Amino acid sequence: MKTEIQKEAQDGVTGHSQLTMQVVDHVRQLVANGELKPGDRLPPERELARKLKISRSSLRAGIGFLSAMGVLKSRHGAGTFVATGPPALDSSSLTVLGALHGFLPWQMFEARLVIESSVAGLAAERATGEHIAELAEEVAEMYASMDDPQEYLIHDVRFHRTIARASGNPILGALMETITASLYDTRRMTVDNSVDLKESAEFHREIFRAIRSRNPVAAKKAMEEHLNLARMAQAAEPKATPEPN
Amino acid sequence: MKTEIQKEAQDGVTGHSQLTMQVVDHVRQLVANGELKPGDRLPPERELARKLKISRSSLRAGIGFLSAMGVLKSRHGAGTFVATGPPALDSSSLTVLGALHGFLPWQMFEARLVIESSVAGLAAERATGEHIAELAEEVAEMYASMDDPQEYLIHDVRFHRTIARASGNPILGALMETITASLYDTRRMTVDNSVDLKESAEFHREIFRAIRSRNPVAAKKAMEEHLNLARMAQAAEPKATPEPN
DNA sequence: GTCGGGCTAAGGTCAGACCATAGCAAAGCG
DNA sequence: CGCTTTGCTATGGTCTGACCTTAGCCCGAC
Repeated sequence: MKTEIQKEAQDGVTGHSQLTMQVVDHVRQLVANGELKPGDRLPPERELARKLKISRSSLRAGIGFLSAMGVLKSRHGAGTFVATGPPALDSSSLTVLGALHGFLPWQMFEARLVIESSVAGLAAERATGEHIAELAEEVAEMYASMDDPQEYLIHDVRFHRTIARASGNPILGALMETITASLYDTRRMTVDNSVDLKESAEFHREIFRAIRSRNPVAAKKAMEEHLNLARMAQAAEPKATPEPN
Repeated sequence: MKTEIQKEAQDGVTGHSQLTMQVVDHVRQLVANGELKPGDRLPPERELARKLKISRSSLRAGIGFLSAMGVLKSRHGAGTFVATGPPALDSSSLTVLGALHGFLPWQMFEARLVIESSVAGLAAERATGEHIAELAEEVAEMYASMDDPQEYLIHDVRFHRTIARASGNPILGALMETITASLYDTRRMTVDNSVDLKESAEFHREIFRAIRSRNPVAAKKAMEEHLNLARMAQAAEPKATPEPN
């Protein structure tokens, strides 16, 4: 006889059907065995369904699940592909959750700040020489492309992703990706103009120096200042909020 | 002409079909309008599909998406329900992502430590009197149920969730829930025995006192120590896999 | 050589049937 | 009367097969 208080805990059931999980498991195996790498295309649905001895609809349920968490991406007419880039949940995940539970922009920023500053601190402790070289390169590229916001943005993103990799914790990296993706989703990029790229580059350089000198506290603090500045710059940008409800 | 480097960024497409998103939007509206609250049951699939003028399969795709991120839970034969409790992604999300990208247990713990200690710090700054009273209650209950691990565990979870609420940042709370759920998924509960509940209660009391006295640094540090202890206790537990069914 | 049409493959949607489970209600038994 | 058992019904889960829509390619016409 089960205890009665477990309603808050769980019934032991994940909530997803067996077949869906069978698909998930199969894909997981394919990836684990190296038969499927990021960017690769899955077999066609009809074929894969036949191989797994399940109907196409059930297969699609599994594919939908994996798409929802950003592992797969389907392109109509072309095929279904394994997601590239760093691991992350689907960009709409947090957006939808936010819409349902009323997440506020400042909370998103705070979450990003918490995670990314910790990640910077870890990176300062664990970055390899290779990581540091990469960071140096990206900083240099930033300085070199201060007149091209689009190009600058690319190196900005790469800089942050490299730090995530250097932190040695892919989970925190995934969470970071998810949050930033959701932020991009809500407010379109922050580099359009209005931001002083030179100042931004200086901040990145400071973060880089802290990581290179293995100073976690300084790295964390520098990242916090950088993101706080970015937050304020964006908050001061009035032209992008059509609905101030 | 699009730049060529954007393959890493995104194609502007979320990757999910229109109809799926229509369902998501509809449910979002229902929740936003208060017509649907956590714990409520959705209309039957057949009926809802008719109302939305889409086929049942398409509706199910949307429901599957929302289930994947923990917003809905379907129970065979009973119905589909809005998830209760704090917002969180589906427990299997991180588990699957982890299986695909090779997340390690210590990385999970580290992520939890980073987030939850920050959350504790925020809670120390923002907790209301009500929150503090709730925390006091849970701590008391912990001391009162040190001979009943099951009961103890309930108050343990509630304690951490209350801190998350007190932090005023539901996003960090959601991430925390997701990670802890994933940890529970991998290794079954840590309170079975082997853990000194009295010692554990002392740690919780220390965290509580730091929050009550509005000391973010102490709260953060206390939480870090608590989780580090829990991690070591679990790592030293060799008898894992009790039921190899 | 270039442009356009059409063919093929692949994902997206639809319709209807049937299966499996949960929950209740009525019937049957003590 | 109260408990058990049986069976109905509502609801999610799965299957089948058809058709639509899009992407990409090939090939013929100009």
